[in-house]
Amino acid sequence: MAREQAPVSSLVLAILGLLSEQPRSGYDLRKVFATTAMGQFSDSPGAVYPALKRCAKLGWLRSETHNSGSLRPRQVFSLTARGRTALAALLSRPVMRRDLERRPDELLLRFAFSGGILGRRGARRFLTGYLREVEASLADLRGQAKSIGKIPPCVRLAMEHGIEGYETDARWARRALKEL
Amino acid sequence: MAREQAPVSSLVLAILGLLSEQPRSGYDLRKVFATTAMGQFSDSPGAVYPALKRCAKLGWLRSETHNSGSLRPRQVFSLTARGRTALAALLSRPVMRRDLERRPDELLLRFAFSGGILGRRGARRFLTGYLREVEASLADLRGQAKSIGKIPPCVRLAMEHGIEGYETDARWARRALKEL
DNA sequence: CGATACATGTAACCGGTTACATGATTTT
DNA sequence: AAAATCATGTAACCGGTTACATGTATCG
Repeated sequence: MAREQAPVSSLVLAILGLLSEQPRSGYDLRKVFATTAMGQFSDSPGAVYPALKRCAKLGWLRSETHNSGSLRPRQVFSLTARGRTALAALLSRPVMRRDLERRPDELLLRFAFSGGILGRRGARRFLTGYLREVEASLADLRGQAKSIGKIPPCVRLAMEHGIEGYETDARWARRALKEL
Repeated sequence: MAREQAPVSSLVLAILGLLSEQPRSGYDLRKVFATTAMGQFSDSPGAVYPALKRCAKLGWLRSETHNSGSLRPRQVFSLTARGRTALAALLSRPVMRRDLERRPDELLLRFAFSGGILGRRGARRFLTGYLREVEASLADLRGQAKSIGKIPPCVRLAMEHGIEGYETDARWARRALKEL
């Protein structure tokens, strides 16, 4: 009786993952997005604060207010039990080809958090799915590269970029599977 | 007196680039997005047809109508001179760090088309800028990886994925520079 | 004749971007 | 005292997603 999973943006996934590590305020989250390797996500208030509100409304987050007398109280958010369940469900989704092509960063984000939420088993399951899709895409790209006849050098180089990127992804996934 | 460049979506860039090669209908474009390595772009009619209309309104595209008597005339679009100029301006934009982090696919798309529109000089200029930003990001990521102390294995592996990806990008760019 | 591919479009929804607004606290 | 940083928020805009709507042409 699995409930349908509402589509969740990468930003929400990042927020849930970060809050699963420790409670943070909206501003804390924005700083993470602005200054760390998670710079792919928006640190703009117009994205972060509404996202936090949506998650709170879904019951995934609770907030604790500091300086409640102040006009600008600081709100610190943390994951609820339901939020943790929702995060686990999001992280457990099978790796789809579409994700690999359209939002590869989100996939790596899922992997980074899956260790803490799903454990080694979950992380390994992710990696096998990831490797499967990478290899499928690689085969596809190689096939296309062969079947196209004469193409301009820049187009050929761009395709080779894609192929080499997937090869690197596959090597990484195999190594990660050995390490875990 | 360079006019300000309106922000242009990746989809529009892809459309302009494809139409610079040959005239195509909206359906043709959708097929390209649905079946080739450009699958990162939306093949949904709700994205493609409005994008074509916007470009036509900007004077970047002209359309030729076949079967004009029919209720469903087929419209074939091609780049106007102004469209080609706009595309050249888009492809000439310097490579920004933000693009590398947020829309790497769009960068490669720009490179793929720059050969035909900007010539070898333009393609080489792109590659040097790309390499510069990749190396900067790489240094940044390595620094972060070092400065963080103990991190969970999955997080470390995810960071290594990023580093190895950039290393591959840099190798590719150096090779491409040699080849061009 | 039914299914599939061809072919174009609209409408509601959603969420990210940009810009603006507000005010407290800390640093120089 | 001014500037920077901390901290939260709103509103307009834009464009992609999804779903729906419509009709033709081709093939088995």
